[in-house]
Parts: sequence; C-alpha cells; structure tokens
Amino acid sequence: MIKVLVVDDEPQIARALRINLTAHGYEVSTAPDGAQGLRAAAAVVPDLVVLDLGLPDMDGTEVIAGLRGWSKAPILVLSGRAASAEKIAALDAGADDYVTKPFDIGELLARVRAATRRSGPGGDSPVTAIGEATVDLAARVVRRGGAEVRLTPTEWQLLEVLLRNPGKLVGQRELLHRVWGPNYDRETNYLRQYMAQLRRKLETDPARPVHLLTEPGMGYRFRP
Amino acid sequence: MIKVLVVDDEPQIARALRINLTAHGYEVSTAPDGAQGLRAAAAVVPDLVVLDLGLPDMDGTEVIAGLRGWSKAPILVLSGRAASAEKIAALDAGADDYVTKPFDIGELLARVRAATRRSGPGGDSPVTAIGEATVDLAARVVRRGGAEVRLTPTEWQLLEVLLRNPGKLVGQRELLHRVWGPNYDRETNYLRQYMAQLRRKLETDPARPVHLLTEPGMGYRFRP
DNA sequence: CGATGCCGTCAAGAAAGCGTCAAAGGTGAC
DNA sequence: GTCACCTTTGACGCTTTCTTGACGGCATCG
Repeated sequence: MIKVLVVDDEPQIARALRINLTAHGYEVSTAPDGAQGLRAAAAVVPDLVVLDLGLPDMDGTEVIAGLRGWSKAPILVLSGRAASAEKIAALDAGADDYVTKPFDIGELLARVRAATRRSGPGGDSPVTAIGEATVDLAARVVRRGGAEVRLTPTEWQLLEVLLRNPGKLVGQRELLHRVWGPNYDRETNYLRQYMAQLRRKLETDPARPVHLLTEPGMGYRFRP
Repeated sequence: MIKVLVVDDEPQIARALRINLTAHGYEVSTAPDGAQGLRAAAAVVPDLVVLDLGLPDMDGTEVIAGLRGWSKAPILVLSGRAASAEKIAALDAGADDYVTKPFDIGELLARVRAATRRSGPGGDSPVTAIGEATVDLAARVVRRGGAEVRLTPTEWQLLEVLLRNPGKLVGQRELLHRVWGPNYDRETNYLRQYMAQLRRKLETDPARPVHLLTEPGMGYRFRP
C-alpha cells in the first residue's frame, strides 16, 4: 500500500485529506508541524509527502530541505500564497508540485496519482546488492543471509549517498556536508568511524572491503 | 544538454518559451500541432515535453497517450482551461504537471527544473581517452584494459588541469599554482616527479609519451 | 668543444591519512 | 531515575603518499 504523510496545521484540511486519501486506498499518517513532520517521515518512510507551507514552527523550504536530505519521495506542496516567488522557492528547494488553496480535491488526488506513478511502479526494484547483503533504500531494509540487519539513521544517510552514486567517487567533504551538514568540513574521523561500521555490517570481509572502498585522501566509493 | 520539446500552436507562446528555455541552457525544439509533435518527439527523443492542450488537430489526451506509449519523459501540460475535470483527465492520461494560462514564466521554469531533476541524474559521465586508458573525471575512475588504475590525489589534480585544457599548453607556474597552491613557483621537480608517474600509469610507452607531452622550458600539454 | 640549463629517474626520510579500539556525552524509552 | 542506544571524541599503530635530494642524459648555446 502506498504510504502518504500529510503535514498540515489546520485540522479540517488534514482531516479532509486523510479521509479522501484513505478512501482511495492510501495509507495516511499526519503531523501538525514541521518538526513532528520530519520525525514522522523518518519513522514512516512515506512514498509521498503532502506538505502545507504555512506551518507554525518552521519555514516551508526548511522542511523540504530536511526531507530531501534523506528521502527522494515526491513532495506535494500546499499553500495559501499564490505568489510566483513562493512557488519557485519551494520547487527549487526540492518540491515536486505546488497547489494553491483553495484546491479541488479531485485535482489534488490526480496530482498525487501522477507523482506516485513515477516512483511507484517503476519496474526498477530499488534493492541493491552488496556482497551477500541486500539493501532496499526505499523500504530501509537490509537483509543478510535471511536475517535483518539494523542500521542507525546516520549509517543510512551515509550509505544512501554512496549507493545513489554507484561507481562514482564521493569526496569526503561532500559526504560530510550531505550527512552531517554544511558546517562539517574536516571531521574525517566521523567518516572513518561510520564507514567501518557499515563495512562490519555489510561486507563479507570487513578488513578487505570489496564494495565500500576507500580512496585515500579523496573520499569513498560504492562499487556494485 | 537537456532537450525540451515544445508543442504549441500559438507562435508567440512557442517563441517566448523557446527564448526563455534556450537562455537557461536547454536545447529546444518546437512543433505546431499534435501530429508533428509526436513525429518530432520520435526524432529528437526529448528529456521533457511542454504540451499545449489547445491543439487544432488532436485532443490533448491523445497526444499524451501517444507519447506515453514509448517515452517516460516528463510531460508538462499548458492549458487555457482551468476546469478540474480537464486537469484530472490530462494528469491521469500520463501528464506530470498542469499549468494554466496565463502563467508566470519563472514558475514554469521552476516546474521544468523540478521535473527534469527527477529523471535527470541517471546520466553518463564524460570519459576521456588517453591511449589505451580511459579517464572519467567526474567518477574519478581510470581504466586500462578492463582493470582499474589507482591515482593519488595529487596525480588526479594534475591530470585534471591538463585534461580540462585539451591541446593547450599549460605553463609550469600555472600547474604548480593550481595543484600545490600559490606559494609554489619554482618547484618544477614536483612536476617532473608526478608527470612521470602519470605517464607510467597512463601512457602505453612511458618513455615516449604520446598524450602527456613536455614542452621544454615552458610547461606540459595534453594531446587527445 | 665544454658549459649550462632542463628533464627524467631513482631512492630515501617526513608527513599525512586510514582503520581500529575505547570511552565519554546525549537522547529517548520505560 | 535508570537503562539502552546512538553519536561524538580521543588516541595509537600502520600504510600510503608527499616531499626532498641527488645523479645522469640530452639539447642548446657560448
């Protein structure tokens, strides 16, 4: 079932969306503000996010950026403001669509279908093989010999950046920026620490990695 | 370069779109009606289609269906009609976005960016051939006869400067500045050392280089 | 014809980066 | 409040890389 997260501070709208989406076969969760929305997204791992920009606690683009840090799920923005500058800012921050209130519920559902159609039935199984382990980035599941392997949030972020650039070298500065934030430039010991943990959990012989490779002085690379 | 196909029967709009898209770095083709639009799509294989629904010869959903038969490129629909039923029909036929006229050109460009962002980063990085070796600067990979060749960070920087100026002579001072920093002016022994290593790793006959050439007293040159 | 740069090569010591272990904060769950 | 888990630090061998020096060959030029 397709999971949708609705982030909206107006109870009527959130309720209306929940009812309509549920009636059309979606699994719906809701959150009333940006912080709880981000936490819910981390917990639920939704396939699509409907995000109201008029949240009380955070700026809309911040929420989008927070989501885009570790999720590629489509983001459909709702907003009362119709100004083009608002739309452009939201879209360039990482949103996929922008609908101004008041909106037609049928049109919104159609846009939800269009957004999920792209990422949903894309015949590509989002499962990546790393040696004897398999990683499903969308479902956030790692299996190894039938058993499930648990990864911490930081390990997921780091692994996702590497897996989304198969074969390509990712510089250590870029890794630090994308996982820890723009203020981290020289904390390469973080990378050493978490790369070692990932190798322990994924590689067949962690001391001699075959898929999670180190390029000394530059960064790391995932080789399929 | 990202290829965009504009299908619109109104010359002013088609022209305005062409100008704006071209100015933002897209490669634009245009078609005045549905039949020619489908033919143009087959010919240029665009990465994104901007489709006006008010075409003289075909219904909009027919054009969308014709495209979706073989292409997964995002379709951005333009229309004068704001009725929800129209939007729902177009989106469910396979369109990715729907913008009603009159539209803000900046917003349209933002929606184009959002649409291409999704399908965009699946691309191939450019590779440069050096004799029997191939260099991928973006992925930081060197292959030679199937096997991977490892370069150190300094070797990469030096090679990158040369490869980004194909055929051009790069002075020794400039090389030293760009690889080691502005304080290095006279350490030409560094260049000798690392050029020799690059030739050993890349050239077929390191003693007689064909692509990484020395210009005595001046600098070095990469000949493709 | 000898002298003088300049380049290519080889061989060390110096320095930096990596993997690993261990342990101290923080945070949420119960 | 306690506990468990995750994150953040610190420190230490070890390997790789960078830096530095020295030597011979080759061409140019006086």
